[in-house]
Amino acid sequence: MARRRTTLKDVAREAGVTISTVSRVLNNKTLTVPVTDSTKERVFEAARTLHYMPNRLARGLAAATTQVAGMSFPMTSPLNRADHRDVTFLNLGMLISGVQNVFQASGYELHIFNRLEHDLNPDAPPRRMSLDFIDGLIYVEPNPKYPYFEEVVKAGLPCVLLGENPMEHPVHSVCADDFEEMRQLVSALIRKGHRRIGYLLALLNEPPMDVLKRMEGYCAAHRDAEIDVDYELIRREHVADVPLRDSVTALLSREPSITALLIGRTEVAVDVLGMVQEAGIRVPEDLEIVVVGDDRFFSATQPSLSAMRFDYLRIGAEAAHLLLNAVRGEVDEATSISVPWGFMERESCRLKEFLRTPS
Amino acid sequence: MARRRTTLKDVAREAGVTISTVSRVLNNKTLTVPVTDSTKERVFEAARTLHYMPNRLARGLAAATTQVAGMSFPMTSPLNRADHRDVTFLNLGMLISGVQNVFQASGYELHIFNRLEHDLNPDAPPRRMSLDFIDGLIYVEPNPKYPYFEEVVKAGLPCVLLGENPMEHPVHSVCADDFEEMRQLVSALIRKGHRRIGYLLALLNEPPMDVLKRMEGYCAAHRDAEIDVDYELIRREHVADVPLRDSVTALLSREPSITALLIGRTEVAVDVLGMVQEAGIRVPEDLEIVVVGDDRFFSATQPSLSAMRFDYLRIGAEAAHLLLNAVRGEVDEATSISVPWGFMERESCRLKEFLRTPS
DNA sequence: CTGAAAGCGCTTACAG
DNA sequence: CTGAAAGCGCTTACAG
Repeated sequence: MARRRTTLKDVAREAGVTISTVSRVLNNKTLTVPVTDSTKERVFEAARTLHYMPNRLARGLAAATTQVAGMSFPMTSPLNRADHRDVTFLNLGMLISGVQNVFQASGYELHIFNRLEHDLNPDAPPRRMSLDFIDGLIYVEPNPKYPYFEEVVKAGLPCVLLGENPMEHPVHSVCADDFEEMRQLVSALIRKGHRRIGYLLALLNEPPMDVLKRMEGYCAAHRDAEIDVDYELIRREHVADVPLRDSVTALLSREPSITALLIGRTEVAVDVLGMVQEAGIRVPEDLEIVVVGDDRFFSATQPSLSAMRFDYLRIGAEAAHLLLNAVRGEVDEATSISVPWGFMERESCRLKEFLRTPS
Repeated sequence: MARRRTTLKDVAREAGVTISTVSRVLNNKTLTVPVTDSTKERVFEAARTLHYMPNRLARGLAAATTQVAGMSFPMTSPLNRADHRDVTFLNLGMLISGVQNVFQASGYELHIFNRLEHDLNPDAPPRRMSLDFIDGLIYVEPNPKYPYFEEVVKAGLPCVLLGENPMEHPVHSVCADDFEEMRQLVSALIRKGHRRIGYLLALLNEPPMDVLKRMEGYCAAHRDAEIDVDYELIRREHVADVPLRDSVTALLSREPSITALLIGRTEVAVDVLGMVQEAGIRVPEDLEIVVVGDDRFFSATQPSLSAMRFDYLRIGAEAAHLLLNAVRGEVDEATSISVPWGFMERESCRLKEFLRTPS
């Protein structure tokens, strides 16, 4: 039943050589340290018949590398509510695929960690993952205040942050250049002829950096075209005491009327579309709509909603490459990579020909 | 920068004792092997000032246990489409929470593995996770034909399967008793007075076991109440050449009319509700609807949809407990645990008072 | 080309 | 109560 697992020693005995030799041929060190073809054969043969699988713990301990990389993000909400993190989940598959494709090609294995929320019990010591099992970590952290990541970085583990870096500490990171991307988007709308572009901001309690950057991009595009920004067109959605409907109504009643609308949060896009149409405004004839952030339901609305999509597959791949380089020590300073948005052209706004193709 | 990590040896030197002693007090072996309070203090003190963290690789190698358990399921689709696995994703958070709550209480760490699809390249050797890093594995596998799990079980690693066991090999498993649960549900409908209960089956290419069991449960409930089953009321949804609409139409036009409808697949529930209402049938006045499987959108439909919910939080917890017992060798034979469904009562069907409360 | 040996950082009987 | 020592299963200079 629980028969002892075959070790290097077993293989060595079977092949009539030393474990040093077995280790060498099984690890392809045979390039730097030459080995006779015949012994190589014997070793492979022995390993095969004995179903040898190296013990990764021992290997990791001796070689100081596990060939495993980690990826951490919150998969569960503090209240165990299934829908809490759905926004994250929706694109998680793409992100993981992007990462794993790269890792697999490099012989790396991916372990995923659920970063626990401690909101329920802030006094509890933060659960930590054992960093010994991994050579590096990709860290996805929507909450910039979460303290654990900084510890990980300081511990000297190669890390790549997905998103804006909220820390003092320099660290590799991959994210979109929200300023530039929004500027491009708004510029394209202006090139198409729009002069009155409403912008429904996704401001919750505190404005996160990326939203501020987008807002600046919105303004920069106007400045580029020498159009004065009407700040009344930038409406904060979901302010404490202002319901969404009021924000939308205010935006729609502003004169001269807006001809284009940017919706900054995917979750409210369908609702907003409904409110617009209830107000007797035709989309896209009277008003073109672009959502900043894509959702699988946007192709099913009436009309379907055009959206800026974050290319999670590519983001994941870039992060994985960056991490692998960091693990190999091939990159010294903290680098940050910017992945452009993609435009999902649907019925609510045709814009492709006005967008500059990325260089 | 890359300063050497502090090891047991460092702590021992600092505390003026041997590494044996340090190991003992830090691992609370002090119950079986007594240690003076004063040396205990010195050791703790030294460990604290040196920020000692045990190397888990070394510990794992020496102790033959890593205090880490794994959980594996497909998070990515073969085509990297974000929406492919959304059904899984939707409840993943609950499942993970259930597992992790239990693990955490036992000092176990959870590593999550994305089981890769090999549909894209079936010739590629299956990517395998290194079993050396984990003491046990919870395996979630929607595809009963996937061969890898059997290897894992044979390798002697303690395993718990989430779902039906498709293998010959006996293995611990946690799932719902689909036969009994469906029987209870239909019995409740019958107790409420329904005699004509439509059942839209979720049959894709091949009928999976759980759907067959549910169908038997449906029939058993009728038998219990001495009602003849009208097999025309059991419609296969989404058969190759029969569109959903036709199945629904056929179901609704069957005489005498159905007064209750079971929808077997969450994905089509909203569509079916729409078709029913287009046909001029009022829900729930003319027709009560229950979906087998819950979805976060069901509370937003008009009327909101009642549903049987799989209790993923509890399923996860049961699986974790079972795995922990298996790791400890406290459970010998393959046990399978059945977790009951829960009823989410909403507007489309009031049924709570007719359901037997679980004993 | 191959082997003997030290070492990775721990745990755990076994002595004392 | 504490220590010396063997061992977990590997890797990797260092000899030969």
